Amino acid sequence: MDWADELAARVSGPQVVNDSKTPSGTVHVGSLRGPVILDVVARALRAAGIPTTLLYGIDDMDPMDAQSLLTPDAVDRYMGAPLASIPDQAGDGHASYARHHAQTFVETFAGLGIRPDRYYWMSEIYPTGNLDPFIRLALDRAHVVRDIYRRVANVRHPDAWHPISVICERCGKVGTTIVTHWDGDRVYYECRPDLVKWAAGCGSAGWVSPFGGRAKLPWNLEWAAQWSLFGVTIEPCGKDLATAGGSRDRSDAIAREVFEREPPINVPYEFLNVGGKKMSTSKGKGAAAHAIADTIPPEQLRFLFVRSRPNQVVEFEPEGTDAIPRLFDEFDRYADATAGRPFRGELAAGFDATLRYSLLDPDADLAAEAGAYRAAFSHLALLVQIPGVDVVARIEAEKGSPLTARERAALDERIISVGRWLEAYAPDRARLAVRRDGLPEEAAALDDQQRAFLARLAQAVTTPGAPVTGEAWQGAIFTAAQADELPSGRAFTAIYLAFLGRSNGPRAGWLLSSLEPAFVIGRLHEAVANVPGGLA
RNA sequence: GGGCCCGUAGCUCAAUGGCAGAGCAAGUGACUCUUAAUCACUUUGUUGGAGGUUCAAGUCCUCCCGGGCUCACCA
Repeated sequence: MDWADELAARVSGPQVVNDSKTPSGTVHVGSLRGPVILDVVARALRAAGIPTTLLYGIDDMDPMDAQSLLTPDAVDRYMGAPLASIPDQAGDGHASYARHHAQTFVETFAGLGIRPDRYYWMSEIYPTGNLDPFIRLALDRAHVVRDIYRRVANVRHPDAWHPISVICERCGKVGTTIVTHWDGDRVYYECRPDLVKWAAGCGSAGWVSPFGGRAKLPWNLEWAAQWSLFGVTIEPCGKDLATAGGSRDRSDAIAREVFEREPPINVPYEFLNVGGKKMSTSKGKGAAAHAIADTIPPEQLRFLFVRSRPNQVVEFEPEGTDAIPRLFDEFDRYADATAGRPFRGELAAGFDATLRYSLLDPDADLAAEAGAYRAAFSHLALLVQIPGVDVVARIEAEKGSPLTARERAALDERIISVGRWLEAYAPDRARLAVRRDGLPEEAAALDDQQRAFLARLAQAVTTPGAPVTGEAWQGAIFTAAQADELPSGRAFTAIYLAFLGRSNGPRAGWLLSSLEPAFVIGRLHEAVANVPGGLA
């Protein structure tokens, strides 16, 4: 049983699983852990026969608070304005800044097999008036809210402060307004130039009704109001919010004391660390973060997150390591185990659930998916580097039967991953380079028997004309080795040393067939004749 | 300064309080057609440290060290 199943076993009755996000910037890999956990929780509940609704909110009434996300000419006008009312800075046709970025992550989620039953937009919820009862409660109990902030978070608001942000009637900003009076019908607000450091209000003031979309609840109240409005029973949150005295504590207290409802079950989760550090778009790891998502296919990315308990930091360092190949290998091992094939080592109980929750399609046939033929990542990494090899045909030959459409699609996906990995992350030892410039010094390690074998091979391929196919070359190698009674392993080592300067390599026949015969023969002779300098 | 999470083999991680284990990496060997594959075997530990509870502690308690995150004017 895996962690999500354990959670599902603890609850009864219909569940509403929720999360929400501010559409302020692009999504990086680390920030995908939350949505994956959210989705897996919902899948586990459903697998346990519990009626479950998965909701995802877009907090597009949140104020813009980062200048770097705006074009310079938009800063004065839009800092502090709701994201939903800022024009699309990318200028690619979206109705607003919020729509632009929300679309990015809706698409990203869909690509990861995360399809909430419903996305809700706060900019659409407020005008319906559905939040008005909560706005009224918050204003009536403003002293309770102030007390919670002081007690739980040690934040002291002025006595006149009320938990609502009016959208300024004149300048349209929401981050710059403060409400100081509430008469049970309207609120008195001021749009201050200096309320917050990051945005300047226009200075207007007045009495206005806070209902029907004219005002927004501060984040902690809005969160608790979402729980009440939608009947949320489970909501994971990142540990940045889950800390004591942090956002979640405040919202929990507000839910209980202001809206009089138990907060949902929390599933606090840790982050994804890259090289021991949290990923962040603002800390220079952003580009790398994006590239990682482009390199790892969705199912392996889900697997990365599903495999670990939420409270465990996921350490992942793809740069110059075999972390990515190993992720694939582990995935394949889980698949082997689930399919009932032999697999190395042992796996904790629940491995089949882990695999199931890693699949894109929640309704996929687990046995069929697990049983599908998958070429090992490192094997592919090798094949794609040999010129002239038909990788698909080669893999099909290794499988022994034609690939299914599903297997072919997975192979194509994996080949793309391999290419990106070799390009961006792979350690040098994974890259294949024929030493064109001359006999590698490592070839000094060749012994007499190996030199004799190379000589025989050179002779064999010259006499009737060089082999053309990889298979023919492979045959020639074995024949030559046999004639000298040289164990094939040492024969191959000899070839690798002569051409690659290393003791192992890809299938030698195919490697040699990708090179010009004249070069191959020349190099063979060199290796036989020359004992590179420096060694007595 | 407060809080939370974490610390187990070189790396990534397991172990209802009950003989510290896997994968990968490394090493040795096998292989006449998958040779960076496959197979067999092997090495690696003061479980961050010190106390305590217990017949028994990686696991529970206290303190310390280290790493990470977070809160104290935002969402």
